[in-house]
Amino acid sequence: MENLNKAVPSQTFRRLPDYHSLLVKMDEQGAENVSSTVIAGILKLNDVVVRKDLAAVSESGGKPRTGYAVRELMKQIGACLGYYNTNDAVLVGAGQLGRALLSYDGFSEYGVRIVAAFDSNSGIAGLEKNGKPVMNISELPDYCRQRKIRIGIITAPAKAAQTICDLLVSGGIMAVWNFAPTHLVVPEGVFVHNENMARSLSLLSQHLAQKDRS
Amino acid sequence: MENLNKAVPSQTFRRLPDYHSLLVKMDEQGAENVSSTVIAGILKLNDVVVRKDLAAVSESGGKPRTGYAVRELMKQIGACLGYYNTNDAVLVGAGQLGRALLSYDGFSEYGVRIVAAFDSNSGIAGLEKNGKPVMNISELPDYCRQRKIRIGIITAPAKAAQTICDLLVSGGIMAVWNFAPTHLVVPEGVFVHNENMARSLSLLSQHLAQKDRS
DNA sequence: TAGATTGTTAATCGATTAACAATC
DNA sequence: TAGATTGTTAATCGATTAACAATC
Repeated sequence: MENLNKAVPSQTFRRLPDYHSLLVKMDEQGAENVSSTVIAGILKLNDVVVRKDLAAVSESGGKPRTGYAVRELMKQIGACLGYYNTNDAVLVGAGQLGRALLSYDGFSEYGVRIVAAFDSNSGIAGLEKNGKPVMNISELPDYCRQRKIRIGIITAPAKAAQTICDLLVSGGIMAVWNFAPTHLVVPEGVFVHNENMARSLSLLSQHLAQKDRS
Repeated sequence: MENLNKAVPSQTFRRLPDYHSLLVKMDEQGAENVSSTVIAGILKLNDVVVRKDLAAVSESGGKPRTGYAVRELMKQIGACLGYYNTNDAVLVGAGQLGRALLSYDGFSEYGVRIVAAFDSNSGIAGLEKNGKPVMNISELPDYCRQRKIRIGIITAPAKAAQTICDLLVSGGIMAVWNFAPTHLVVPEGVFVHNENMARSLSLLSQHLAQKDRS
């Protein structure tokens, strides 16, 4: 078994949510053990990849002949993914997408809780959505600093995204989840994850184009 | 310059949307040329990576001393990403997230147009959102087959996702964009792209946890 | 025990980086 | 011309796959 103190390889980390959701499903169905071969079959991965991945995140590992303990493994992966340490987040841009994320409670399951939304439109501000306050964007930096909030979600148009990002950074935000289709410039140490919908759409188009060609 | 008939490496393809959005911005600002070093600086990439990527998608390439022609490069990348050949798509699950995507017109810019939505809730069905019909899910397979629609977007809860996916496949869908946090099983030849929000959240948590540790 | 399954070591593959030649 | 910049070839790095030993 490998040393758990070592960082989990990035490609392994990418696959962890898939393992996790599969294990949750299996646990619900009452399965107690599962082999790497079965997991690999369902997720269409090589079975050695699965074993290597699991070895990298599981202290206990699997047992020859019986495989891995479903519930234990599920918890270990969940812990590795940070599902059990909740972080508060603010969301900026209370348009359609922003409100959708705001009213989606499923994020808490993954360790992130949206506590407030901000918008430049004063008409929207002051309302509550799903029990969460919607405030004017001018209050953003103070709000974040006072509550030591470290995650900011940008669901605003591309044109406004950089300005919003700067505001978030000035409020002490350390991690940005960006849904705007634009590249953000941030100071060293601030982490940006782009929810790249444009890329996703391209992947779909690309696949269809390849089909057409052959 | 490399042979353009070769497939674009997957890692290169992942970066293309970033180049594209940056070039769009530069074009708007009136820039005519740009060097790989400048692009690399902004996107925080190695400049050789940028040149290799651009060589893989640009017929014309760049010119020593002047760099790459912004507008031309933008178009070549856009073409490579499939932004200019529009595909119709249907969306299933007209909840908050589904309605948000439905009312977001920006997708057409990236070559995908949502033409209709479906929901199992008959109350929602029959309505129009943003000029697009919302129908009962029972009509899904026929609708897709008749119009030869090949892209399906799933914005339903995880529990319903597999059933919906099967319906889409039975309607002839070849590419699925899945927002439900669950793994889908599909026949050979059908492409699934998971919009893995759980992974995104984990990346943010992970980064914060690393900060805390050091 | 025999056999299924894990976990590790070595080989392969693909992507990134470094060094440098080509070009305007 | 001199120098900035591209594009290519070779070296390095990381991830995947193959082969196989370890284990219950």
